[in-house]
Amino acid sequence: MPTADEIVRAAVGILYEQGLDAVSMRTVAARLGVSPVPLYSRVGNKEALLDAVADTVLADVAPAHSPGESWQDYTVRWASTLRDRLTAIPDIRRLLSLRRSSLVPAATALVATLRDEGGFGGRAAIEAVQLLSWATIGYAVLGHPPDSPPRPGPSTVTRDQADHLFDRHIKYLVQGLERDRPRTG
Amino acid sequence: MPTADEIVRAAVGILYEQGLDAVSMRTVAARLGVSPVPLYSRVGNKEALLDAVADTVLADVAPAHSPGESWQDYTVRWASTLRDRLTAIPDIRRLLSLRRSSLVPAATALVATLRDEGGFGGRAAIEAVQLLSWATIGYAVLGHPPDSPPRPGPSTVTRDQADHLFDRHIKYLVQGLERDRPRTG
DNA sequence: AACACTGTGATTACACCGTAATCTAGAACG
DNA sequence: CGTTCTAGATTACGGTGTAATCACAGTGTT
Repeated sequence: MPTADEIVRAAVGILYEQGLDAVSMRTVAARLGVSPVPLYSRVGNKEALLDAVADTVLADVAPAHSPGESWQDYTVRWASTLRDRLTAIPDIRRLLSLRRSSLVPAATALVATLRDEGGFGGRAAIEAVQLLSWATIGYAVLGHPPDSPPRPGPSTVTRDQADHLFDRHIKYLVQGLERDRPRTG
Repeated sequence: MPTADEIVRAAVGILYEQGLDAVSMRTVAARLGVSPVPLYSRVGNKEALLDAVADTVLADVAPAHSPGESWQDYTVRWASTLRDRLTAIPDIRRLLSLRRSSLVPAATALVATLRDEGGFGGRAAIEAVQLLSWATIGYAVLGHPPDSPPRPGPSTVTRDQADHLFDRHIKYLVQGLERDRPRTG
């Protein structure tokens, strides 16, 4: 009875309400009032289900470009908004590290802006966005450690410190991109 | 009979030979010719075991500073060597994303070099290394996707492209650090 | 209308997991 | 020797993903 979409939505609901560990084929099926069997014919197996969950949850994480906003400003805002929204997803570390999920939808707006407003060539714009994506995801993943007892040592970083480091990181990348930018306009 | 060290070494062995999924309390115990019971009194539980495995596997991943090497050159070499060694560890994505593991040992050599040779203050050196660590781990984690069927879309990046992006990324960070460096020497 | 077929989902089952409880055998000590 | 304590093996419990079996509803055919 349930469609693939309903199954994925049920899984996303459990993810948000009870975390990734609570997402099992049985719990998802139970939420739909069904046995686990139909899930396998609709979504394949658990791996495919989590892929679809990651794709769903990563849709629309990136902000749109505002008119009049410079490409530099938009890039900084894109990165910090993306990071904020990623860290708001429960267990994003494990979800992203488990799955080879696509940030392509999030990236397209920035690629277009860099090409249209920043004077980047198509290839250069894509490379720039890959650079920025990896940096942003790195912070979302690493700057958002799992809820576990703190370990000894100076590796623990407060939220403020992480924010500061992230801003510097993105700033350095934007400066580097600006300097290397092959002007095509 | 087995010591905590032997247990961790057995787990690391299974990790390298058969991957992270093969590491269970039962398989580790079996490799030691023992029941799972003693593991709990030695290492606590599976979470603690994987923490110890991560710490073991992350020991000595960073290269040492060579005499006469500039801090810029060493930083670039540190980052790329670290990335190479991290990606050589099976299932490093899931291992790192699951555990809040410490890269402090890997970082200390670079901190010392930046402070002693680069003229960075103690605080600035630590910040710089955090910046570089997160970038490097981000690439190790994201640029080394799990062995799963390729997904559609332009998100797939070849190894050469990832190398190129990583080099640019680190170069931009080094340039930024150099420019912002508060000269104290 | 009656029957066979086809596909869907529930039930059951299997092999595994982490780990707690119980049992057992051996060492230490009076 | 008898007792006690302890460490590890066995067993057990509740969970997992998923394959196999089975029941049943819908559909096409005669």
